[in-house]
Amino acid sequence: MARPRSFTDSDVLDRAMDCFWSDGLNGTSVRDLAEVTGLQAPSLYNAFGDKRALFAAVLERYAERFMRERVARLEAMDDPKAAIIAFLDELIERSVADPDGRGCLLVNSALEVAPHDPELAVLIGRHLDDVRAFFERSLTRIAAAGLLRAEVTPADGAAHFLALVLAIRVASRMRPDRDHLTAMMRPALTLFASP
Amino acid sequence: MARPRSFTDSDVLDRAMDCFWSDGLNGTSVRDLAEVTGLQAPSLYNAFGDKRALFAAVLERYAERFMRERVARLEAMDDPKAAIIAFLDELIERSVADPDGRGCLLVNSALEVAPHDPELAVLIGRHLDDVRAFFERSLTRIAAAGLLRAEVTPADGAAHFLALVLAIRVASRMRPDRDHLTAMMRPALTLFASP
DNA sequence: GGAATTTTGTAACGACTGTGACAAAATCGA
DNA sequence: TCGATTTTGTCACAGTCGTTACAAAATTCC
Repeated sequence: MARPRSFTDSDVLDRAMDCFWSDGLNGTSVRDLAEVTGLQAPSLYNAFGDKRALFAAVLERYAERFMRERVARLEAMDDPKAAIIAFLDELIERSVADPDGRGCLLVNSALEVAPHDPELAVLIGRHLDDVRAFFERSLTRIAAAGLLRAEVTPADGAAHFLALVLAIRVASRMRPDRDHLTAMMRPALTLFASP
Repeated sequence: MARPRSFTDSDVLDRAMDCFWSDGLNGTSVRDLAEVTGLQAPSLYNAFGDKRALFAAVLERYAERFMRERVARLEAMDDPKAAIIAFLDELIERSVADPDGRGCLLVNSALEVAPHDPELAVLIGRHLDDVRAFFERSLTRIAAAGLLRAEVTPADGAAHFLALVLAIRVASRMRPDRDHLTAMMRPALTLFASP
């Protein structure tokens, strides 16, 4: 019927993700995207719309690959307390292992684009709230087992752990020091009651 | 000897701060700066060097006006625990009162420019470490009074509270909700031992 | 008042930005 | 093989970017 495309959407999104991830939305030009994807600008516009729409698609794919996957994998664990700790440990390991200090695309975008783009802000906020909800579900199970300190509600604890996620991602972009990142997180472990 | 300047450095820095604060380094053009300061580009270049140098000067002034001032004022309090709590409360109040959701210039810059500019990264990191040091001094005094939980060292607690500062500033840029920001902070109060 | 010196305003440079017009190329069904 | 349809590559648009050359204006010292 017509000429088929020479590329796969997911491949293009993954390549574009690299650019947006390290340089942000405004720091990445359409020509950068064309170079890294091997496509020309008109092909990108034909397939995804404009640059912002491509960015939104990349955000969605990022959340799927790096957030929902992790949440699903860790929530399948038997021990919700171990799941929370594993989440943060994994975050720190990723942060110190990232040579270019790219941090988290969602957190980066929360600062760069969310204040000037309410629509993308909602998108980003929803993905981050998924993480918060994971913490809340886990903490509810922990509280039910009597392993959460009584002064702390699961909702407050979840907001607190999400805050640590944001902070670790910010701090790691400036100084990816494992000791520092671990120290940030360590006091939060006292929220768990001794058995 | 020569023609005098028609402006004061500090005035120009304050005006430029507004731009960099809400739009970032890359989001602010030299023409924006010229418009908001009432100067022409050559005057800015003559007085401060290039755009990046002006940005660095603005960072320094911001740290002086909004960080060191607050640290000095709160550290003069008698009660170090109240000082820490007041710091966070003040942060939240500023965040929810900020209509444009500009957050903190230092935190914004930590994500935007630090990864691509090691020199500015050191500058920003130093200012943020001043805040961490304030927390550590306060927590040391609190620990000496026996009001810090034994499992937490002042160094860890300081990193933890700095993390909350970063997180509150990030979260507030996306959703300046007082309840949410307060919930993030509340569990950290359990680090203080009951008297 | 004249000379020296610094700050101004005007204008422009080359490079880059996101986006779209347009025609050539490639594939499918007939 | 032909026509229909979509993708592709080339090119260019109008605008903005950071920066600077250059000359006019303004001030102080002599």
